Amino acid sequence: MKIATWNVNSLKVRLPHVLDWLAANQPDALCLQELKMEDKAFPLAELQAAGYHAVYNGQKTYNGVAILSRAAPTEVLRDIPGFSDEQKRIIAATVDGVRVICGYFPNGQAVGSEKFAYKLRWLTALTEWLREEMRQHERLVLGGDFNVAPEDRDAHPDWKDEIHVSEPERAAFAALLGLGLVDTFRLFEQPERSYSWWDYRLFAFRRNFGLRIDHLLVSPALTAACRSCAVDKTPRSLERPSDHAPVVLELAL
DNA sequence: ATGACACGACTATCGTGA
Repeated sequence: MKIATWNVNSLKVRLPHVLDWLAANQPDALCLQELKMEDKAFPLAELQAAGYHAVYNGQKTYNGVAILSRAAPTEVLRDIPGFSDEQKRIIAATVDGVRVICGYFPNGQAVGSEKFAYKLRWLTALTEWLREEMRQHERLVLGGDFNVAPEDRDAHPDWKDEIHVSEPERAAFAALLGLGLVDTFRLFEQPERSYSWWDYRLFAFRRNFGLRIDHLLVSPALTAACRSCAVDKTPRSLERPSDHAPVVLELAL
């Protein structure tokens, strides 16, 4: 089973890239973030024609998440239960017996800002909900744009800003690991300076000035089944790319 | 020190992203 995550930075603009990538990679499930569209604009027909089911939780201009899958998704859930939030950042569905949770974590803007406080509140709510979700679903994958680079090696040495690498954000990421979730990328040998996002400005991709902030975490019951996890940098070189690259996890399921 | 680039929004600059 192949599960991937990709922040597409507007599904309207990126749909051709997504369709090409699906055809080339044939994932069983793909988590998408930053759709930046309302549900009524979701390109369901095009994705169905490509052989995929889709469930989505969209909003105008900002945020928006979706799960595409070969098999029909069941037990679809939108938003973190009990957490009052206008922003559409979570969708969950069960695919082939695996609970897939797709998240677009808040950016946080600047350490100490109101948006930063929201980011930490959101992370706390997510963690508490996941604790319960993991009780009900032994096989669980949490994929998405976490907007946190968990360790120093996950940020370019010249990344001077505090946001995405601050102690409170990393503590919140560690709390997810504390639930038993495993960062599958680190189960395998990886190239030096592996990142999943590069700024559009200043030739950042060419210079590999990036951050590893897109992750695929699995529950303990799935850890032994992991066969590979890698960043696919290919789409980042296309015309009008997303600033994020897909991350792909292969499971022996 | 600031901005750079991309996207969407009541098309004209601006909020937001990371």
